[in-house]
Amino acid sequence: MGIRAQQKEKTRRALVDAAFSQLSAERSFSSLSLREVAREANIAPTSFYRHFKDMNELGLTMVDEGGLTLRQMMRKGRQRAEAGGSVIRISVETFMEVLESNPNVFRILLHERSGTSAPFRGAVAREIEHFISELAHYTEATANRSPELAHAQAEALVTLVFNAGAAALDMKRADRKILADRLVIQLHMIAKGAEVLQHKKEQK
Amino acid sequence: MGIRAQQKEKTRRALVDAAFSQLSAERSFSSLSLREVAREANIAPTSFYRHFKDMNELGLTMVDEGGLTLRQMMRKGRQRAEAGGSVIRISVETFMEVLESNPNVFRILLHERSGTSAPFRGAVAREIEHFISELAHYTEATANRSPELAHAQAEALVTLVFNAGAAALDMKRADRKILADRLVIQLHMIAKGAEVLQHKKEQK
DNA sequence: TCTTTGAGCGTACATCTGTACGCTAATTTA
DNA sequence: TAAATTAGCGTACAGATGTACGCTCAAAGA
Repeated sequence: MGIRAQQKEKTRRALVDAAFSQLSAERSFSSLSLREVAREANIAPTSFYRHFKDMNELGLTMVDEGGLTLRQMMRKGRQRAEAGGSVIRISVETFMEVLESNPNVFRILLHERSGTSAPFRGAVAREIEHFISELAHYTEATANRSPELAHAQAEALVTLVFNAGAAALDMKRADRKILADRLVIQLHMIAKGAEVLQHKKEQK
Repeated sequence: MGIRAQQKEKTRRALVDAAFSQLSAERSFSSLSLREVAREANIAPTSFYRHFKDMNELGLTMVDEGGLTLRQMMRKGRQRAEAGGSVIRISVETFMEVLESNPNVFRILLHERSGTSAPFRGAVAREIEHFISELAHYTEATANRSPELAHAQAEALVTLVFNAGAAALDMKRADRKILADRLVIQLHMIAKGAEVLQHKKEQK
């Protein structure tokens, strides 16, 4: 890669990082202005356009990175689960760790999931859908669920996990622990309940 | 009430209604400007201040109205449930009906629940917390759950219902039906699972 | 009846926004 | 080496925003 392309990539990175760094509980992506991001990245407002068509394009890039983080998380969780122990508890622990080390990556996912931009909502929904269907396949295989039940179960699990994640984002560690424990109980409820429903179905 | 106070109330109402009417899938409360709302209500921008200190105060008023809608919904659901039938199915049906006839009231609740304003988040959280604890007491009494389990169960139920509500807001009726059916299955999972966990607890 | 109050208006201003345009200077290509 | 490309900059502008200030005139109160 030439010097020129290298420098360009570096600036692009600076823009993305600047945008991520400005996210917080009080600041959503859609409230950021192009000029603010450019300022934080130390470039002129007009130079922004050398890298992104507009703020939306930047945002979608960030959502993509969020999806990547999700997939990496899933891999990490699987690795740990293979070593044995409660799959549910290990998954929640992994999730909370990843959440803690990438708060702003989650912020944009959690916020734009119910945001006002259809492209954003679509992009986030796709990422979460991947997540759900991968989990559904796993459950289908290991717990012998019917496809529909496995999907409903996976969706419920993911919904609870993500919601808890949103709540956890701005909690102190002690409160987060309480929340995680309750989440584990709720996930167990779903797992047990799905099992019961599956048995009922098979009896018919 | 004097003529004067009456007219004032009318204008205040016009402001609240104007704000509600501008909400949509593409437009959140925080993206509304004071001037836009005033324009829609047919008053001068500066007259806005005769009614609200700022947009935040207007927003909190709207959240309060949302809470009221929630409580009315709960009453409606209880009435219907007394007539017999599956409590879960009836509750979901009631929820979906109320959602359909007050989409924008739900929009502000669903959006600001994960929004960027702490006061808003707090206000919404309180409304939902009421909802959860009332449901928890009901479950504690009728299904004989321990308080903690009842609360965890109620929280999970409400989380799933609200999430489904957010998704349903912008769906056609047919898709909404599919979603509602799956939601009912998921709620059953939780109910069954909670039952199992309760039995386990009692055996110890 | 006369005085006080206050809802609503119009004007005005500073601030911020996105972005069009043309330039510079360094890298890349021929 | 000469020509072409392009990342980044500075200037400039139109439009929108929140809100300060002072006015009007109808209703409320004395």
